[in-house]
Amino acid sequence: MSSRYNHREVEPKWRARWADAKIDRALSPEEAKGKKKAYVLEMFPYPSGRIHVGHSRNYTMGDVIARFRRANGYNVLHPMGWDAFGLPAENAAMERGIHPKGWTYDNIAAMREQLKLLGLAIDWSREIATCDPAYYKHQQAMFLAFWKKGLVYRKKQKVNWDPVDNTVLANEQVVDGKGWRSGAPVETRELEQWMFKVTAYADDLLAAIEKLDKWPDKVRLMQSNWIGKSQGAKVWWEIAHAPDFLPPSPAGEPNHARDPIEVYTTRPDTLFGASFLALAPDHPLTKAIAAHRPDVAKFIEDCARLGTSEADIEKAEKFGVDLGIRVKHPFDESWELPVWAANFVLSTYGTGAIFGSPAGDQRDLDFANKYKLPFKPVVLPPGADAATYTVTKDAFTDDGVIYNSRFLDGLSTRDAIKRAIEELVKLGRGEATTQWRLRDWGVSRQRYWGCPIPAIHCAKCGVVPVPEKDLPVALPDDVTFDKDKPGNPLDRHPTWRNVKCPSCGGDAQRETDTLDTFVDSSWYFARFTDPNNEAAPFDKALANYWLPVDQYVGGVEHAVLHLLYARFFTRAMRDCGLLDLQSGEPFASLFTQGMVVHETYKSQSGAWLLPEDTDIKDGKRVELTTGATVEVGAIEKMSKSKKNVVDLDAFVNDFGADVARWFVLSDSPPERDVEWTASGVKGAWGFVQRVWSLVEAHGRPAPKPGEDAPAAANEGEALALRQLAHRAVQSVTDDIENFRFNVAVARSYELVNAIAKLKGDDEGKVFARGEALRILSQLIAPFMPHLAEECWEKLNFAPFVATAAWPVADPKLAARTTVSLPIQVNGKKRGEVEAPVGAPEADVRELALAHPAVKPFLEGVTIRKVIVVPDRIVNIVAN
RNA sequence: GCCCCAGUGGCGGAAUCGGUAGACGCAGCAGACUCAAAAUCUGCCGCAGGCAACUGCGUGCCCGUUCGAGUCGGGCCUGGGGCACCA
Repeated sequence: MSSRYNHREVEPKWRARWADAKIDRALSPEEAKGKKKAYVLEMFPYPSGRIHVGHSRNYTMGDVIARFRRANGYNVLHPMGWDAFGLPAENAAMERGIHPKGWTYDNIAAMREQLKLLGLAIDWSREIATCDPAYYKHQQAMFLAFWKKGLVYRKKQKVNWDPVDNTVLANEQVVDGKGWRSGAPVETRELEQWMFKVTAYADDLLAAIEKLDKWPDKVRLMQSNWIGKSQGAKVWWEIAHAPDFLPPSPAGEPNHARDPIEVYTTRPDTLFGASFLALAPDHPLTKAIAAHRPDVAKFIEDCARLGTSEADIEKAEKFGVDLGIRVKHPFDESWELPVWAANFVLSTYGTGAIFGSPAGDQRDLDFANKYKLPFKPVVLPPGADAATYTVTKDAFTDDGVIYNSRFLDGLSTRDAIKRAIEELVKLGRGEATTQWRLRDWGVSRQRYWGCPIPAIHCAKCGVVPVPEKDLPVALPDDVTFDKDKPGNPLDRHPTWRNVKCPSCGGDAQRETDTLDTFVDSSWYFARFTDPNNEAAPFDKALANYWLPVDQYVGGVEHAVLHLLYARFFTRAMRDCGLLDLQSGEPFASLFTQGMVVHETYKSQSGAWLLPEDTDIKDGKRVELTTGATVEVGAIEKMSKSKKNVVDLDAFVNDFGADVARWFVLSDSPPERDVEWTASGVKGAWGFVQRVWSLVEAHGRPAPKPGEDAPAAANEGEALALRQLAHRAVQSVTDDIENFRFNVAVARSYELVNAIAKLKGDDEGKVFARGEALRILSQLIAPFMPHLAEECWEKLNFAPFVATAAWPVADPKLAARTTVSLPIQVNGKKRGEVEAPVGAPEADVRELALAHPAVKPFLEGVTIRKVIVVPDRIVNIVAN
């Protein structure tokens, strides 16, 4: 009689044995001699509180790869750490009076225990937390090194300012143009901020994308669009008239209000369609005029209320104001155009000024229509008639033939761009130029819970770096988060700020800004290579050995920023001599996994409900305690805020870690979202039981890999099972290698079905069954490591399936000898023949034409062509 | 608004190079075992028509390329991710 598989006993037992044997420890390069290295890394978590099953997918995927590599003989580095600085800790501090440090470390402790429940093959001796001074000390040193290297500078930047809370707001804290806590309309302010010169590497960051051939194409495309190299022209528009209050232009003074306005355009071919110039609200000229014109000042204020988010600015209704300036058209002195300020012109891109060519740009057209500015089309779409073609509401932005444009008439868009630039250069009114969308990285945050920026402000010496011997600049613990005293607690700390200037020894103040948390996550993968190094961020030789990360796994939401910053940082670290990685690319292969989603539930009072607090009664979802009907909402990403989470502890207790792991990898392709459902859990649970009962029922040691099979195992049903098992080895190996975990799961089901189907206990069948069970245990080991160990032991192997060599398929057993060929007539399947693999074309053709199911469709028609694709298909073309 | 991605039975999905659409799982239906139920096992299971053999239709929508399209191209629709201070 078979006993039930008891995960509550089995899982902790194997975790303890793995830990005792230290099988997850990454070997040093010396210990690993002869082995290839594999660095497998999942994006490390923010310690938000508790782990739910949604988080587990990311780590499980990485774990499958890590275990698979280990079985294939690699020296594996698979570490875990905590992205531990950030806003939620401060929010918790403000809302619940808990110190961010205590909150964070409590969360880390809880989440570490939860993660361990999953049985991940992680080298816990390398755990790091970014909020640990032992970590950020090196980050501060790197900041100083970058500074020395000219990669750090200070610049004024716009921020969202809450005038009631007196604090800077993150974009996410701006809701409908208002501060999320105060509800006050947001203002924009300019603050002096620390910047990283990402643009210094713009060319290389773009060019190197081509070599990242193990990254998803979509991510590579998003990266290159983000960097956004564009070829275009600068055009200088001379002032024809300006208000008298603008002072006359003194010779040689740069950026003077009466200087020609510099505009960047990618479409100089449409210059003859220009109908106005538009400046950004914070263009120097707009500001200069606002000083004298209340309506312009009001316009700037209205724009400020939109916040700093590009999405919000571009989605807002277009509005502008005529600045009362007239400029001369670069190709015709007598042609004057008005200059406006407009909310949709971004000061952060190009020169912060554009020329509006309404027929060829939708935003310009909307703006021209709103303010009744005249315009005419200059690009004729292919096939359109110049005499009748007009543009009213829809701009034509594609290529066409230029007309209404004097010397450009008749040229294609591409030729006209060249010709127009030539002319601009000849007239001294412009030049060809390359423009980047990529901006430098503003890293200053006016917050407490982040890495302090190691700089000191001295009245005499200016901004001075903290000497390296004084690092770390540690965060003070004694801070308060009173609601009535908002802003950065470091700013109002009584003593922490006050220091002596390292340069002159006089009284000076510490920088109170901290670093963007993206900085913390831009080098953690390098720290993992040598996490306990006190003298340096990491030993150069160790970083050289382990980097780049061979497999990085994380969410697509990081496809642009985090990955770009990490790529920048790695180049900067290389150029500061910290490591030798020539490519500067931290992640050789990237996989972006989908989210775990779940239905959302709301009580009748509108409060979110946990799934575990609801139940289904008579086909309706009701509240467990009251029986009241529950409103079932959208299927969304598991998140604490919507409570559609399934807690990991409870789940592991009920079903086991293996079921959770198996479930998140089954059914849905890894890159797509997976919906957490009770029925899916049931399927995974049933599979665990089924595998175990087969192993128990077998009740014998299994043959060892490579052991000679008795003759009886190579005929009939036994042979069929052996063939299927060896094909499963090929398929699953290939599926894991290519991140098709859901397909690997399906193949495992097939193998289990086949094992269960083989009845009888003769010598051949026992061998085939034992072999298949051994293979099954090994194939599922990366997915369900605890169950696999238990099976492995029962089949009389030791010590661990986790450290056993990955199975190898016997090519003779895995190979197919015949193949079924569909026969089509005019592309429709009409029959099927079984043919030997590699059968000559002529034979196949004959078989197909003679096929009884096909013949009727060939009567009364002429056969035009017979297409035979070897081992795949036959198509008869007839009419 | 801009950039990127996805869409296949009742449901999750498979089809890896343009070559049998629906592997595998879930749900459902029928049967076996059982006093009964659960569990387990066996079989069926895209839609429409047909007693059946079989026929027609079918991969979000429209158009195209091809002997052949879920897969390639063009145009839409719907959902999701990102847009620089959420991580």
